[in-house]
Amino acid sequence: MTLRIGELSKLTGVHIETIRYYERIGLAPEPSRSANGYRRYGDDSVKRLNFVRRGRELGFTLADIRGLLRLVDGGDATCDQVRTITLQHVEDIAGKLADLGRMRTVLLAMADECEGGDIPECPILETLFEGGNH
Amino acid sequence: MTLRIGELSKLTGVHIETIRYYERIGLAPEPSRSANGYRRYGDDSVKRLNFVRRGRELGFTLADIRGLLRLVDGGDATCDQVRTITLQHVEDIAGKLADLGRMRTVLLAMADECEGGDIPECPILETLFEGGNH
DNA sequence: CTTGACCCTGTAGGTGCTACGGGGTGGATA
DNA sequence: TATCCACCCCGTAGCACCTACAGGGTCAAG
Repeated sequence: MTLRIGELSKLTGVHIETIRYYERIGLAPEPSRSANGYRRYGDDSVKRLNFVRRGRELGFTLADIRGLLRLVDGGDATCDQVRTITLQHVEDIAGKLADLGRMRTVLLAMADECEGGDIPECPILETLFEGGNH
Repeated sequence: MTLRIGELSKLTGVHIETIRYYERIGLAPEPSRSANGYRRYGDDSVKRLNFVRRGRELGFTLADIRGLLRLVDGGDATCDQVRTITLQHVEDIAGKLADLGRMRTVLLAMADECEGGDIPECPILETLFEGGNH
């Protein structure tokens, strides 16, 4: 079973340009070509690309994913290594969650002080101008 | 009171390169220059740059901040407009919080299935390869 | 024979900086 | 006076992760 890039794209939900981009940066291997120069992909490409897509959906960086794929390809992937990468990523996410939560709190507090009328003196702007130091 | 770029940087916590970058993209007005070509800033610059920095810390995009500054500069900023921008931004943040929360849940569930031993068959990798469709 | 869907390549743009290279300025020190 | 240093200038390229062209080829159907 061989696929052209558009079919691979539809099967995986990854845009054609993104597939070519992954190839360019060496994240996906260069596929074989048919006589007219079109890329030809097999089942393994679907699997690999789905792996990349799911990794991205879970917020892994392309570098993370590259590392995971190397582990898989090297055949020496141990649960421990994969788990470590995953848990590190969970920590990064926890940090972002905390940051965003703080932002939301501050923003809501600012919006709360603001009755939203037609007046030009806005407490939100004042907070931004005068508010907390770095 | 006039400041050089390094002093402005220290007062606001914004890197010198970033200040020049803001100037280049038209977010900060072009300052006057002293005889040797150095940029000279006044109090208003400190205020404005602090505004930008606080906006960034709260996750506003530079485009948002540009919009807010235009409202301020035009003198026709109403509370309502500012509040709308702010609440829109809160919604964006809520979306990101939800996304990250989902990621974390999935990642922790995966890590949980993995005992982390030395074995090569890793449930995390299997989930990434076989897991949910798009 | 033309239309249309698909494919190719290469490059530029977007976001928000950061880093680097190569050079000038101005005051203190040896 | 030489030289050192902190500071300033400018312009460009790089980072992550794509997306969007521009300008062209291929192939089957109508």
